[in-house]
Amino acid sequence: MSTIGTTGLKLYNTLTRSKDDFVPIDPAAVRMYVCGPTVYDFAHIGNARPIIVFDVLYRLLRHLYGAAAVTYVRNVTDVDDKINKRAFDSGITIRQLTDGTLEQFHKDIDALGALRPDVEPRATDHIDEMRQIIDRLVAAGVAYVAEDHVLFEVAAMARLPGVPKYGALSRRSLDDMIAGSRVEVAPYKRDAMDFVLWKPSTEAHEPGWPSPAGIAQPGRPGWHIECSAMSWKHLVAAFGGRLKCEPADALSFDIHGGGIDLAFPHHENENAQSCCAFGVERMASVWMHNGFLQVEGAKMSKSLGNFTTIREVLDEWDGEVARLNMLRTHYRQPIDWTVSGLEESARILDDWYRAAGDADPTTPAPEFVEALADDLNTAKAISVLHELKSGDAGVFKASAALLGLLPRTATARANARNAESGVDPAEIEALIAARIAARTARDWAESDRIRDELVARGITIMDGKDASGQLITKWEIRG
RNA sequence: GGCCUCGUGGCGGAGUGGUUACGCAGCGGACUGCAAAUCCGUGUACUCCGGUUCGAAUCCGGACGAGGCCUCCA
Repeated sequence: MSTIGTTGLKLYNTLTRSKDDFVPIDPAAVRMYVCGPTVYDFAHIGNARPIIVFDVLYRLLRHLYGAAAVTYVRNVTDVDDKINKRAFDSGITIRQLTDGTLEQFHKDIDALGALRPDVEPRATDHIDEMRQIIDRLVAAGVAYVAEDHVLFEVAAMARLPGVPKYGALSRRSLDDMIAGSRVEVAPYKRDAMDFVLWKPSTEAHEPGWPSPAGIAQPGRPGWHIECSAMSWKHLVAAFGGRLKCEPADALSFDIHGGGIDLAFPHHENENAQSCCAFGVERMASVWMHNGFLQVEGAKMSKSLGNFTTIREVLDEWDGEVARLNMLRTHYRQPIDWTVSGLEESARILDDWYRAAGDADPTTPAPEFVEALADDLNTAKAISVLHELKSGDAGVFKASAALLGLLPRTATARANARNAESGVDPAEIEALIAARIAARTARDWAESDRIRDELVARGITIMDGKDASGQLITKWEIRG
């Protein structure tokens, strides 16, 4: 199935609205940027989706191109009005607030089995780069200063040669946007569609940095500029002169990902900023967007009381169960996040661990990689896994590993589970020995009594006979 | 109001212009002292209405329904 000259990887590109062969700008330096969390509070289960989805893509890219050839950048937004307000209200600095929230975020996504990105840049560490880009945009004539703000002038973009049309990514025409516009028109904007690159900090709770564009008043960045700055620094400038490609292509990178809600306005505006600042046709070649998640059939919202944090899910479920549950649906489809779904995922995982045992991973199955390479068809890949389950355990495990699943041995998992549950293995073994004695004595009442007790304690027992015909009973805790 | 995505069996969820998805649950069988675990087998489907076609669940149009964006929300 592989196409000559490529690895066979196809990805759906929001920019072209089609599933295209993935052709890296330089296969020796595959570069991906994903919009990460705004760290002001516990991350919710919807935030976990892009983390898991792009983690699978990261693993797949490393498999296809070699680990050393792939660079994954996922930013941390550590300055915005919610952060500013919450930090001020708590009497701490935004850095103190965001450090604490970021630590919690890392705990959450580590439990979900996500690899750390190669670079995890923070917005507040890149104010210089933001200023540079803003100054470039002013110089290019697509940004203007008004009342200590710097605004991107959307209409001016059309006058700049070699850059895309505004709206090309999200497929919106300026006319449509203006017609259905609910944008608040600030008096200092030349046009309602213009968006903020930089704004002045005047209130006590607003952190400030030296402003660009000759503005004396300290200020802070608008929402979109940080991604233009950080992707440029870590995926473009960091590779300056090292890429084997056309010079114009060296100013963009391969994959830009995030939630579907970010397509507009966030990614549209990032794209506009980066393209205009560097005079390029596109900021990234492939734009990928994951679908949304509902909880028990309803939109997740604080007013409905179904705002589920990752933390709450992890209190009840193994992170690996949550991960499998997420990957059972194709990333562009909506997911209905339900308890019954998690229960089914847990059953599947128990089954898989039993099949995988303590085998070491070897090489993933070609048909499995092929399924994943088809626009990250994890649902198909999981069905392949069901087939591989009864085959070679090493191949099964290596395949699952591309999804970030089955990272442990069955023994290690069972031990961890026993420790968590507070069950004393010696006590269970004693009960099982007593039951075998009762069975040998044909004392069925006693044997059944012990069995019922074990089941009541959440133990699954598996009766059998050893090679010499002796009764043996294995047991485990299922979850 | 404008733009976009989606609608598959009890449930989850792929795929394809004509042949079994797969998984979970259910049911039947094997195994068992009886169970459990495991293995084998098995039923039910493509929202509705038109159109294109030898043939559509798969392509086109419409209806209905669900969700998203246009509000710094993944």
